[in-house]
Amino acid sequence: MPYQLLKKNLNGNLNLSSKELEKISSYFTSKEIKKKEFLLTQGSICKFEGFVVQGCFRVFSIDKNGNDNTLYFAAKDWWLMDIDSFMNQTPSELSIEALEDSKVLLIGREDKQELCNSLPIVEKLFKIMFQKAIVSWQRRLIRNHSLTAKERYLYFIKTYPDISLKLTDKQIAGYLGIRHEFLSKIKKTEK
Amino acid sequence: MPYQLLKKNLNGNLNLSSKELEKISSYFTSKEIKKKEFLLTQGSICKFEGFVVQGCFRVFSIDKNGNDNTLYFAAKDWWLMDIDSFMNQTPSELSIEALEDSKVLLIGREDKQELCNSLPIVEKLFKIMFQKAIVSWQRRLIRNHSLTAKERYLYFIKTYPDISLKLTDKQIAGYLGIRHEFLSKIKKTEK
DNA sequence: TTTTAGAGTTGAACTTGTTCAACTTTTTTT
DNA sequence: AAAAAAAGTTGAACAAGTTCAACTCTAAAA
Repeated sequence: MPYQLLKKNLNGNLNLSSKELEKISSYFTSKEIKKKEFLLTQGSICKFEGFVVQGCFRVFSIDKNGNDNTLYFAAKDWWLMDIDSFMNQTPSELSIEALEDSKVLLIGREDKQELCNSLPIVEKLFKIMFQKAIVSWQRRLIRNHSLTAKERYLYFIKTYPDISLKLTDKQIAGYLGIRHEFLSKIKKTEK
Repeated sequence: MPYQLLKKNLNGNLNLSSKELEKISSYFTSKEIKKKEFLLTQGSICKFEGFVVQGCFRVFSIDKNGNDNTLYFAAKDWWLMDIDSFMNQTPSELSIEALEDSKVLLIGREDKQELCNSLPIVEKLFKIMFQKAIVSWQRRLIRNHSLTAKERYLYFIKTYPDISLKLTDKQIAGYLGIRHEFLSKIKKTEK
């Protein structure tokens, strides 16, 4: 069942034969993470790429001033990793925390390389996934520049209604780039 | 010489044989663009991926309120495209404008596909380029959330001193996500 | 079940950034 | 070289978002 979700996700990016899907999935191992546990800690090296099967995660980084910046949340059917750290095996600038008991499928670096070598279409598959990711990062930047905090909040809960329900307002504020006190004030004026 | 720059850029992402570099470059065609001309107009379909050999471009989008959001500037040695429009052949949300007389190397969609098919390592090459792009978009988002406008401005001119010189303050303000009047006030207090 | 820690709310004072309008300076066009 | 069009500056009034502190309301731990 978890592998079924992965296959569906992969197939949504690039049409693959069931044999290819089978082979790709076989490289992933399942892992369960309890609420509040970390899948990755800032400063350590990211050894996996992960796909969320169940639960919810928060990907964030803490800067020198102690500010907690949430890059994104990842619930079921989302991918999860510190690309930079995984790619270059450098200390991660990001942390990944489970917000509830969760389940992920992980692929390690060597395994991914081996998979890419033996099945070249995987390279293309990830290329497409990364392309889509860039588009959404660009759009988020534009929204951050052109919308007010309130508009960004309304966009967020409308676009990710399921994820919003799992989050505290503090977490949402961290994602929007505002203080949680201000989010509280925003919500008062809502509708 | 322009192709030399392209080869060097490609090789910086992934080690390639000179034969591979030769083949890849051969798919690109050179194009000159005069200052103020557009390489891509919002609403039209992006038919190329471009590499800047000379000059400088601004990649931006105008939202419904008429706000001009600059996504990035691309000078010599930068890549240039609307990924979403190029990938899906949908109307572009972005415009690309030459800020000075410029020269680019372009590869069309079909050509790129053909190239990828005949030389699979190209898929990997672009995958790596896209990965790097994601990392820099993520970092920019974090900076936008954790730095003040002044800090972002100082970071920008320090990180891209060459590009900054080519830009007006209005253009820089558009990139930083602030009004140009405010940038003017920031600069007064600078040092 | 009680305690405790964390999440959410509110107000007042404050800082950052915007708006608009008038003006000066620089660049481009004729 | 003059005229026109942009780019940059400044000030005053304003709006958006922050800070801090006090408080209330959960939710989780003991």
